[in-house]
Amino acid sequence: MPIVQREIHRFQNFLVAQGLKITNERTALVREIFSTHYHFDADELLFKMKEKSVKISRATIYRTLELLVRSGLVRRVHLGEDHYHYEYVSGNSHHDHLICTTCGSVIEFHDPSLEARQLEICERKKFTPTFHNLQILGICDACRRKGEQPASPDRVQMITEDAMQLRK
Amino acid sequence: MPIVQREIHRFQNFLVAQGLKITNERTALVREIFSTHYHFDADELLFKMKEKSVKISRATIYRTLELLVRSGLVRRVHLGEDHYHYEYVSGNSHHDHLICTTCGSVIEFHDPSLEARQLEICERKKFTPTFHNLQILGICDACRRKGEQPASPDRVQMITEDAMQLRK
DNA sequence: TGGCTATTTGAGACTAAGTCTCAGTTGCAG
DNA sequence: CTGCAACTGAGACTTAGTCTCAAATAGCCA
Ligand SMILES: [Mn+2]
Ligand SMILES: [Mn+2]
Ligand SMILES: [Zn+2]
Ligand SMILES: [Zn+2]
Repeated sequence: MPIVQREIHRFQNFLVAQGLKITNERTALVREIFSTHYHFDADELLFKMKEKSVKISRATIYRTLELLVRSGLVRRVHLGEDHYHYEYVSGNSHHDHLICTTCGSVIEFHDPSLEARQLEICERKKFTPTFHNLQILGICDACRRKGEQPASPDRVQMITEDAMQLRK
Repeated sequence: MPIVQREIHRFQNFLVAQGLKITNERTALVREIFSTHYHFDADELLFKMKEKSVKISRATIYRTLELLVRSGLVRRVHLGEDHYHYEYVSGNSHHDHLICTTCGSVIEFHDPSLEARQLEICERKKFTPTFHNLQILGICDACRRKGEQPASPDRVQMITEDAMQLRK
């Protein structure tokens, strides 16, 4: 069975287990999300569905994203912009993000020793962590070679948004 | 000279250096910010100034906060809520945050070996970091003793907001 | 000590992202 | 099939923040 189908099934199992219904809208959305899996935001999703002439309202997009997050199949993340992004997380693999403030590109990484160190800090502070959120902003290799200079932190947000616009 | 006065001077130097003006509104705001220094948001600041019957508009609050961030005296941070928080950073001391999803309390920490590990990761990915943002969400010691259970990640945002409301 | 002018301010319109409401529709258990 | 709880879409609403523009003011210069 192709991966997309399997993940759709997982989501449907979740729905049934919660006493929720399997609707055409939900299935169309998760098919889209699981097939293109990368970082996206609600507006992009709305737009893509419109492109494919699948009629789905903004309210349903947001409501389904919430369900997907609850089901554990999708994660909601900050990527240095003023709105949330979402990402399909196959097999629970946690990772954090390097975000280029010039071109908007996102590099994923997972570093067990970084995670371990975080746990040590929590232990020292008698804090029981549930999850965390780490973004490192800066300049990617490609942009650095092109001679881009690091932005000062205050300008980063603005620039990142410009970069994201450009990518579209 | 008291610390507050010295920091006010620093900000005023910044203004003059940038060809900007030292106004009553700006001085009143930075006095407030530098004297109570902890995490706050724009609305809290607006409210505090109203309490003290210092008339300052929302626009000016946001505009002055932007200047403070540009000057390096104040940092804008995410604390797991849907809006920004700000904090007065005396002497450039970088730190990250542990945030209790039950009571909303914030624990600051600085860990050189964690920072070093982040730099190693960037190096490996040929990424030139400018700054980063790390929040660890979970349960603080006090709340854990009271028998609070960790929230599932999806509920954390909502709960954190409730906790923040309660604190006010 | 004014006067001049670029900068700043405040009121409120506007925007972006997301939530909520409610009337009409649909999935699905019995 | 039928009934009804769950769901959807349209659009009103909210929140956080930005923008506009006319009136006010800081501070340079005579
Ligand atoms: Mn990712
Ligand atoms: Mn802090
Ligand atoms: Zn780049
Ligand atoms: Zn707590």
